[in-house]
Amino acid sequence: MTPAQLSATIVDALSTLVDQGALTLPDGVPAEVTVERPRQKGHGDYATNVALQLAKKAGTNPRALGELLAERLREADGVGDVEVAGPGFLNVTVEAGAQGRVAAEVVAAGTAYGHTDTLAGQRINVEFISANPTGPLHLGHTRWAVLGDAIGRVLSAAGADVTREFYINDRGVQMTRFAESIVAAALGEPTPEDGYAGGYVEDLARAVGEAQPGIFDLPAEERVAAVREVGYRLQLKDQQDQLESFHTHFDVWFSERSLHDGGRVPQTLQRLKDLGHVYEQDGALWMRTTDFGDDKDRVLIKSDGELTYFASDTAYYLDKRGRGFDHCIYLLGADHHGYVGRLRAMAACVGDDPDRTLDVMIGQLVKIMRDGQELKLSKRAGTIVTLQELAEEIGVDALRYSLARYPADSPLVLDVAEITKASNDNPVYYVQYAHARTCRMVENATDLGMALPGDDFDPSLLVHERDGQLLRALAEFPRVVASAAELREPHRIARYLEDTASVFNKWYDTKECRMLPQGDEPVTATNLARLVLVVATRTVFANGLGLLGVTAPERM
RNA sequence: GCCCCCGUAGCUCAGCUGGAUAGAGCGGAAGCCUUCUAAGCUUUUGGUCGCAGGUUCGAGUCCUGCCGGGGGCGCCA
Repeated sequence: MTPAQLSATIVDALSTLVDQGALTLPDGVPAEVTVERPRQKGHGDYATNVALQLAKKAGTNPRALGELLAERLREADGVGDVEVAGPGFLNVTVEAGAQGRVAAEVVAAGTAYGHTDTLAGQRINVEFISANPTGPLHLGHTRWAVLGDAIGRVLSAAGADVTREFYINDRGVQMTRFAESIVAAALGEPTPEDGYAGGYVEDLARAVGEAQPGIFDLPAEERVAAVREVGYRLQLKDQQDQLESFHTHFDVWFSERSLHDGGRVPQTLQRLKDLGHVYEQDGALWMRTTDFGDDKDRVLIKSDGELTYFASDTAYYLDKRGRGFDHCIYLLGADHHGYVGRLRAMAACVGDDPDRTLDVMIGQLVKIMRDGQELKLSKRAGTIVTLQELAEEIGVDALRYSLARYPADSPLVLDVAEITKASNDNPVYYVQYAHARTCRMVENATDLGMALPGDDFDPSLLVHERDGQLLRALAEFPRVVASAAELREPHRIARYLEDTASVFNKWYDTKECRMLPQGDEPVTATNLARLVLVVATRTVFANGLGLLGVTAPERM
């Protein structure tokens, strides 16, 4: 019995009571009720606070309602015992057979276990990283890479139709500064003011020269334009390669330039004018975002005739909506939080309800420490900590996992020594090791000729307390995934996996729960039932790690 | 000055969107390998949930104010 099934059982019991006239609920019977795993031993396998929540509406007190409901629930299929406790909690014990059946359900679902349809029908665009193509990806981008990718995976698992998108800021003065910096490096001149410094610029200068010999001998203006294009392609390719090897895949690489090539920006401006949210002042064109809660109005066309970044943003948003996305998620760093207000106001200006179509996530910054010293990441000073360096030193799995296990809005301090440790100190290896352990156990079972039972699987043989704990942990997985998707919080998956790995390891160390027969003992039905449990556990570890983009090794 | 985020064990952080006696890992202390992977398990140490009010059956969680830390407030990109 899963929490969802128990919830449905309780709803049925409430309906029965209402039908019998034993209970009156003015607002009707709730569609589902909260079922929790009690923290405290002795509070049953599951607990519900439904009596506390409904008592007032039903015109009775929680304990009386609890007793009424408990009586009905005790007769339900799969329910063992029900106790009314404390102010009116119902503590439910599930029958071993009903509990054990979860293992077979997990095995039957396989790679689909944990998937739900809670977000079915939603078309969601997840935009993340969106770095300028003027340098390598660094630590900050790395966090968004992990979170954006994991959010994409989790949303898909919850049934949404997801597109992961990278917006390339390939238009604007920074591209020219980028080109000028490469030229300066090639000619051995100092980095121009507001230019880009660092070893990677020199590497790029060399690569640009190799890609197009003679490029630095062109006349100055022509040279900058040519270097800009070659440097851009090389740098973008570098970012793309880095992300692919970091297991972060994008469905769409969207060029800001392409937005302008298609004439969509003037169309956007015209649409805004038609909607009456645009005005001219001091020679510039403004969007009246203050109509929708922004602090101040925003410029779309500067008085020198140049379009602002915000104009592109607006056109880009409309492009996404035009491509059929009903929900646009943006992952931005805390240093961009000032954009939230204007993005929301902009969506409202084009006639959308930002509460429905926009979801701007602000992630806090990451610090990384080595030997008690913070590794600084200043592009200007040329001391950037790149994604590539981090992935090489820490390992893709450990780096991804270490960043995925914290919520985006929590400021983060990572210690290189701690997350590179290949031991149980490191949660990623703890979970991976537990997975590898299940794999080895299944191999051993196969070697002994044990076959996964089908119809002859007897779930009621999984009666040990540890069996129950593990089964209940496995039964949690789908709702962990669903809440991770709904809240856009993939760290919940990681925390869940750590808890479940701990439960599994304790189960494994329990002598009474051995899966394999000892010595020459024959294989019993209990051994086979535990094999189902192990395969189910392996399935959950593999699926969960997959949602975080972390591999699930079979041996360690 | 205004806006956003954070404040929980010595350290790094969870806390299931208001539930029962606040948790995990690391660090410190002590144990457990002749049989499924010891990258594991067991025991132990450790708290004014920043402070003060409020909301209610019930607050780490919600509201208000204050204190402390980080970030942001361009016709930059």
